[in-house]
Amino acid sequence: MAYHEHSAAVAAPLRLQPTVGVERDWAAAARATRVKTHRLPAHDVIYYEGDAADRIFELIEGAVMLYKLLPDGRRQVVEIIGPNDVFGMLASKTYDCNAETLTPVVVRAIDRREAEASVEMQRHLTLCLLGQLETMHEHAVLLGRKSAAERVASFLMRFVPERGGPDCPGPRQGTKDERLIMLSMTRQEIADYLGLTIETVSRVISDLKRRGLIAIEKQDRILINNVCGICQLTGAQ
Amino acid sequence: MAYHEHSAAVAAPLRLQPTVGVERDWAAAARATRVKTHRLPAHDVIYYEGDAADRIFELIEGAVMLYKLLPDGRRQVVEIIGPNDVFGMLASKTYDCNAETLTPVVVRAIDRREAEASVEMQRHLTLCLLGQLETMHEHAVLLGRKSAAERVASFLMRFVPERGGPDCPGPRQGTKDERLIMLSMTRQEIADYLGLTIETVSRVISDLKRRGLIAIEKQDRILINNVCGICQLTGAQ
DNA sequence: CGAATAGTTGATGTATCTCAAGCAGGGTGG
DNA sequence: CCACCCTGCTTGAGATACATCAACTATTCG
Repeated sequence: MAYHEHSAAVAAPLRLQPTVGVERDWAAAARATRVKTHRLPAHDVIYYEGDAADRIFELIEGAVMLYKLLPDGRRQVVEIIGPNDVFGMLASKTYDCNAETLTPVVVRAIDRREAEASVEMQRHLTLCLLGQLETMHEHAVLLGRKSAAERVASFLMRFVPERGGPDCPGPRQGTKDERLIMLSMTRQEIADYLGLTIETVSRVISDLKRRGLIAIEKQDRILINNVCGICQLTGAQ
Repeated sequence: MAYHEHSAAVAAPLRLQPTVGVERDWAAAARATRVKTHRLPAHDVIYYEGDAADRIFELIEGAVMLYKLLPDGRRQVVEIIGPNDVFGMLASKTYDCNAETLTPVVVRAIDRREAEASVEMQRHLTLCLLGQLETMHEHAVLLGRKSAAERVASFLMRFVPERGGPDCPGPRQGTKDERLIMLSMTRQEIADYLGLTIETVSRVISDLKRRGLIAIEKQDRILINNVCGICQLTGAQ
């Protein structure tokens, strides 16, 4: 059973936004093939593990999580997909994960055969895959070797992509080094992404709050008071 | 400092083995571009994290591990590369991992620019990447959600690829369900791959031996007496 | 307003880590 | 050829980070 038809709902009119660089070719290629743009609400299943993988998806807007389940119900969120990322590409015939929206999203669904036929699309897909593989490497380090506090700190830093990298500009002089972020994930989803329990995630967040490093504005709206401080807790610095 | 020149040593004569399917095109493409085949001994560094990623590698024979280090020395082996796999492809300019041989290997080094220019090569690379991403998803489940015993059992099952999958044929009737495998990794490397300590890996292996599920022939030569039994300990069944 | 859902906090348990000692195999040199 | 050393592995005892279980609180939404 691929795709929740009741929620896939209104296939929104194909509205291609302006793009740049290699994106331009991709968009052109997309236009030429059988592409459908969909709007989905939050917490909606896009596909299940084991479904026939006959379509690939490009996320235009919002966030999607990919997760796997063990037979006894343990869950691991393996990837969090953001705008311009592609998901649902497989070497095999069926999806290897479940895909579920975290927020309301706009996705483009592309027929697999057509995507495979287009050279431009291949190039775009490969680029996406390379980024994802790199992210997975980083995530393996987190899951295999980091403490609970380091995992949560690393998770928070995901939302401040311009900081923490090798070319981190550091805090701007004269400004408070703060940043408001929207998690758009429940504690359970965060826990399943970080390989922790909901209670441990909660405790770490409470601790960061107590230490004044963050403030909780509204459960999943978090104000990082000190980006550098959080960054130093990731274990990577 | 890319590549240990002292060990890259003799660039062996380019010997292309017979290939099938899409592989054929790839081999032809490889022949046409600047490709160099190298033989390296076991435990040799191919590249370091941060090196300029100007070449990609195809493993012809042997095994390679990719690993990342945290500043305090914690290590995570993020991928184990086998024959026909490609590694060292990046979206960015530098390698994101260290690459080290586990066994003596034969690798083909391809100039990155040329690989990017060839459509056939792109197709091959994409296929490899898809497989690797799927493997990483599986590994994330292992690292995030499995117990030490389940991790070691899953690791052992890696060496019996025809079993444990969705189309597992089960044990052959009338034969003992056993299998001799070569780990070609030290306990430390296994531990760093599974996100455990060397002692925990050792204890789990000892326990499997005590329960008669495996026999240790020679440290890294393990006889699985009961493949089905090990498979049931992976947590995935 | 009240039920339902999501998140927090505390007390306790346990799987795995850490530290420490002993053991085994493989290679070297006397 | 055998003793010795070196390295990698195993085993034990104790510590600890995180999980589990359970109660309570906050938020959301009808």
